[in-house]
Amino acid sequence: MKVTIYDVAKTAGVSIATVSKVINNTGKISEKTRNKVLDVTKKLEYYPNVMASALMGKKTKTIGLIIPDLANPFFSELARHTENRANELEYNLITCSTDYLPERESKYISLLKQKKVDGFILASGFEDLKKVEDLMKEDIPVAVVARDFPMFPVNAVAIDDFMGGYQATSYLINLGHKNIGIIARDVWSNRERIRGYKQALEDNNLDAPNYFEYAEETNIICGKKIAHNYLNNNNAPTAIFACNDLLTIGAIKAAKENGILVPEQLSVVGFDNTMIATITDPPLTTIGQPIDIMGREVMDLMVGMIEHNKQDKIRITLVPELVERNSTSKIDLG
Amino acid sequence: MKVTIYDVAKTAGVSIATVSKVINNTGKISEKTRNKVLDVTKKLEYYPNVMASALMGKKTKTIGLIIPDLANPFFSELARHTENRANELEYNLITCSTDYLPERESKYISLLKQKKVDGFILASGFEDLKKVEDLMKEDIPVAVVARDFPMFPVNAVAIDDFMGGYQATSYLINLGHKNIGIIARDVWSNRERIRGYKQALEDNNLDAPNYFEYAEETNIICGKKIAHNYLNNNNAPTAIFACNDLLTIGAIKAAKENGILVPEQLSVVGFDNTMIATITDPPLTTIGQPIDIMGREVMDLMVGMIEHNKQDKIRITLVPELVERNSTSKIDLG
DNA sequence: GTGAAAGCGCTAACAG
DNA sequence: CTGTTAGCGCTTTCAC
Repeated sequence: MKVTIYDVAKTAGVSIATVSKVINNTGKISEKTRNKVLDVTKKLEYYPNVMASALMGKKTKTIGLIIPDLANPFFSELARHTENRANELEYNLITCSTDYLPERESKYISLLKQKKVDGFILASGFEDLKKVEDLMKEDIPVAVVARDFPMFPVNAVAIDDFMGGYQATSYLINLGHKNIGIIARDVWSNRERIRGYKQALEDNNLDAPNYFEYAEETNIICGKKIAHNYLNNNNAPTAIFACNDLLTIGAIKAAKENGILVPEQLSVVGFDNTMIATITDPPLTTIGQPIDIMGREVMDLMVGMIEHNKQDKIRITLVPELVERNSTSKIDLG
Repeated sequence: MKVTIYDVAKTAGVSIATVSKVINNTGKISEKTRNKVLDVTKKLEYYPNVMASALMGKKTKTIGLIIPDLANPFFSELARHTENRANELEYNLITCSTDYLPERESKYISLLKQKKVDGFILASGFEDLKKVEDLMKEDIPVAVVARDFPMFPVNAVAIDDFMGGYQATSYLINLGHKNIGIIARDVWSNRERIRGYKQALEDNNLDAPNYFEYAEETNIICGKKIAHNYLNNNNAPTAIFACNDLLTIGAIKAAKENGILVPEQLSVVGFDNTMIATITDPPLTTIGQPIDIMGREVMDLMVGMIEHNKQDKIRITLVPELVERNSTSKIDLG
């Protein structure tokens, strides 16, 4: 049957308190007894019951990761890198996809609170910051990643989305484009990228096209739909900046369906630089996010709060980087 | 502070035993007290402590999902669909990526056992079935998905990989190809697909090429490397069947680097039909796995074992389906 | 129908 | 240094 601390204590000829102490490296124990206990521990294949110690207020070594959609490569890569770091630090992740639905966000948070996760890493784009504040009021460690910085102090890691938008647009402008469309979703990060886009346009005395619409969802279909609208406009753009790689692919598909060549007749720049950016036709010029670093940093922040009770909050802003591939070209002056 | 069962009992004017009974719908409780307790429960926002009830042998409503790599679209899609069903059934998933490393598999399993997960869903391709047997001996529910059926009874859902390999190869043969290479990894599912491939070849009195090598890893790089080797052979294939979409993309990249046109000069068929199969150039003709059904079915199997203590094991074999896109063509007789 | 009491496996004072 | 003991929050007999 399940071997408990009592079994270990008995066969080692000590009390359970002693066993507990050597397991947790607390109190003073003589080398002799420590070794004896450790031996028995091995021999009996004793593994402490996490539930029992959690009941006593100890950590569960489990963290909740709330993201919008695990099937989106950006988030699956982020989850993977976060998990990697978690594993190094002896933590496990309960990963939950919300589909950007506030109900699911709330449900998951309250569920995981019951399960006594040690903290939450929030990547979901939900705008309802009250949930985050509530968590913090309850003294539950929270860190946000790949999203906006709330108005109140919370550990966070994200990239400079404004800068990313600025980079993408400037790059297109330098290529000679003057009519640049943008495809984005109505979430914070995308709105920042739009800001960057507009700033770059303004800095170059260019106007944004008179058409614009938000994508309903973050997927290829929506990207395609919107690109179609733009392309069928009588003032069609020569370049499109799409705020993530999935949307970008949709734009390319739309171009193909209209017999428009990418990059010869239409330049397209994406955002994220996930694996899929390398496999499309043409491969995507895109703004790269350091997903691996983001995952690692946010995990480290989390563990800092949990294990070292770090109270001072910090924000880590990573810098995006333009990755040149073949979906963009100088404007065709023909 | 944290509201416990005692708080509810006190303000409802009943004993904790009564509260416990109404929460769990056990024993006989009068409508009156039941409603009173339920009211207080709402009012106080009482959420039972999962740890405490787990300590008493109740379920944790948490399942371990062990997969090779969350960043591989096949697995992230599988994880997503599994999670979706889990959510419907009020379960959470702790997802762990093993990178096909036996050490990590063992580590995760023992970690999650300590955390008292209610069961394990195993998708990792690890060959060490002893771990699975051990789990079952300890009466921990186990279900395997997207991998081989072990020699002992265990709940499982998978597709007919042999059939998939047969389909892919037959399709190529019907297109007129006689020299068909195969790219695969040395894991069970891939070996089955190879069997199907060989059978189809044999049934059509065709020989497999004299070259063959396993891919070291499941990624684009490895697929490309091997395709290069095949293509530079003096008996180069006119078609390649690659055992997953990532490998397939590698093959296409290799062809491009050799100036070989796909599908005109080289037909390529993949396996999985993940999202990426639709975005490559050309879009992939590939053997589709019903990933959504697999995720749902394995979750249902799992919950059947946990909640209804179903002892009889079943195997669900799903049928793959060829999805035609543009990476294949009739052999060029020119 | 309802409640008192005995744990589940472990940690944390507090004695010794 | 080591052991005794009192819980953590909940479930479950077993009386009443």
